[in-house]
Amino acid sequence: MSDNIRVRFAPSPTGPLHIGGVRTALYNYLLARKMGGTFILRIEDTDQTRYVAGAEDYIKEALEWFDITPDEGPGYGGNHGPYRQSERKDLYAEYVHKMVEDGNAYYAFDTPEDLTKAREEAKANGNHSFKYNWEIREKMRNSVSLSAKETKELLEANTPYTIRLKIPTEQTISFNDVVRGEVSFASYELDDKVIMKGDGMPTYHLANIVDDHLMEISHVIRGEEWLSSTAHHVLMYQFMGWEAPTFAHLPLILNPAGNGKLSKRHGAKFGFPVFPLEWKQEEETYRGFREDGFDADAVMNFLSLLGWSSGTDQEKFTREELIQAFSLDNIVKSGARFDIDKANWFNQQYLMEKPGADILEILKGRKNAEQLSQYSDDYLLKMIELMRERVILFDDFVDNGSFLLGSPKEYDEKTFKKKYKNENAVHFDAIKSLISEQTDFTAENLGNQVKNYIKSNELGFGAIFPILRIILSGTMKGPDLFAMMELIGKEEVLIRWEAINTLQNV
RNA sequence: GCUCCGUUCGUAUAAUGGUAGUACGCCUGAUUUUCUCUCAGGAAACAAGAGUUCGAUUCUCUUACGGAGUACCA
Repeated sequence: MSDNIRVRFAPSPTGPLHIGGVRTALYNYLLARKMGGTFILRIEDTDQTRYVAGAEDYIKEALEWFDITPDEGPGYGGNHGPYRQSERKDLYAEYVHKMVEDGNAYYAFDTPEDLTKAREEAKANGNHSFKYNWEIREKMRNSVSLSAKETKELLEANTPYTIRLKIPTEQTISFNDVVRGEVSFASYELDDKVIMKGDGMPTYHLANIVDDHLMEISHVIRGEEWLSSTAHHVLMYQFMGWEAPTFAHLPLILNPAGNGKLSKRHGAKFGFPVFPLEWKQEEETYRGFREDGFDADAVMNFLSLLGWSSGTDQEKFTREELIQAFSLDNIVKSGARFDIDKANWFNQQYLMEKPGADILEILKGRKNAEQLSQYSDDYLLKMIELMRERVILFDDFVDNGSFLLGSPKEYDEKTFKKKYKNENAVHFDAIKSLISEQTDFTAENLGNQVKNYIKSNELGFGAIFPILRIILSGTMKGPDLFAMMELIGKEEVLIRWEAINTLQNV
């Protein structure tokens, strides 16, 4: 095998890129980076009836969000193009015809109606699995069952046809999958797959092997749903006399219940995104990790561990660490369930460590941007430091810290009632005066002053602090009391102090 | 139905021919004025059976269960 590592991510632009697809792309990217190879994006758009506008752009935007931008691909350059299969249409004919000439493929003139009928007949006879294969080949209308003369006439009359692979009757087809070891299929179990459609476009199977060969792909890393058809692909490599790439079939990402592939349906059902970016069409909108407030690096780290492990106890990986640690050998065989709790935890961890300036920049591009624009960067950076250990998602900075961007909208009246004692009214007035006198308005000084007051008046912290917290933030959750005071400033503290009077009367 | 693949705490996973670690989640405690974060501790798993072996979670087989594929879709 060539030691020039070239891998490809080959999605079909039929809709938004699924998070499982992102993981496939990620593993391809990681192997390429680790081995000093090339990461290629190829758009598999041979089915023109399933083309969805915007899907290709979505795919690229998603990869770029994760910063796993392809080295080659449509719009990315590279000298193995074009990288859209629809633009390679003419390339495939040569190879199909070679297979036909060699007797490894044949013309099939069956109409879709003929096939439907054949399937129904088989079903009526109790045969659940109609297969267009060696058993039935002779009974259908194709260049195997028909004479050369008949075939020629049909072709000359422009009769619509497909080209099917002629699977040998008795041959064991086996290949070595990096993840699963040796996998083998008996050829008589395989069907004569269509490799060239009636519209002259190749099917996935043909386009896939031709392009992988022409693009000099060394490793095919794809989802397990392709394992079954790999035998067909291996056979085609044999027919063409080409060396097959190394295969690695990734375990599927399962829904949280574990009974099936994760799908867009599950996102709605379990209440989390299954797509990297939001996808909006006329009638459907799907949530995205980005819009939900996830950090791209956190999601990437989370995804990397869904079906792969470094073999060590390490969980948090920087991109560089991931590249260094990654190996096809450590890919897990069994399907992995999607666990949003773990994703949340990763995000929380990443947000705690992310530079404040980076967070601020992202926040300025999100839903609360306008509210933030009323404050200085200096102020917002301090707010971020106060909130960062208390958030999971980006928007939590503002959603959970709104009291740092204006007076509380509502108050925890229940706790106020429980903690407020009339006999302490005099002390709250005194503490207010004390605070208003301070010129050194730092958390440290304010804390010292108030604590000294409480001690010298033999009061409990529990009688005072909860009340101050509620009038300042409205809630019992939040950052250090005096750090909050320092941030919002003396004037604002004194304004909010008024709540102490209104809350008493609720 | 048929073919292929899989099966370690609830979840993600590690290791090992001599009974199992880590992380998330959960519970308890410490810290904190509170919520977090952090720290300490705890409960929790080798699908079942047979075989090989002194001994199997680890190797083999069978069963069960789960998943994928089974289109002129990818």
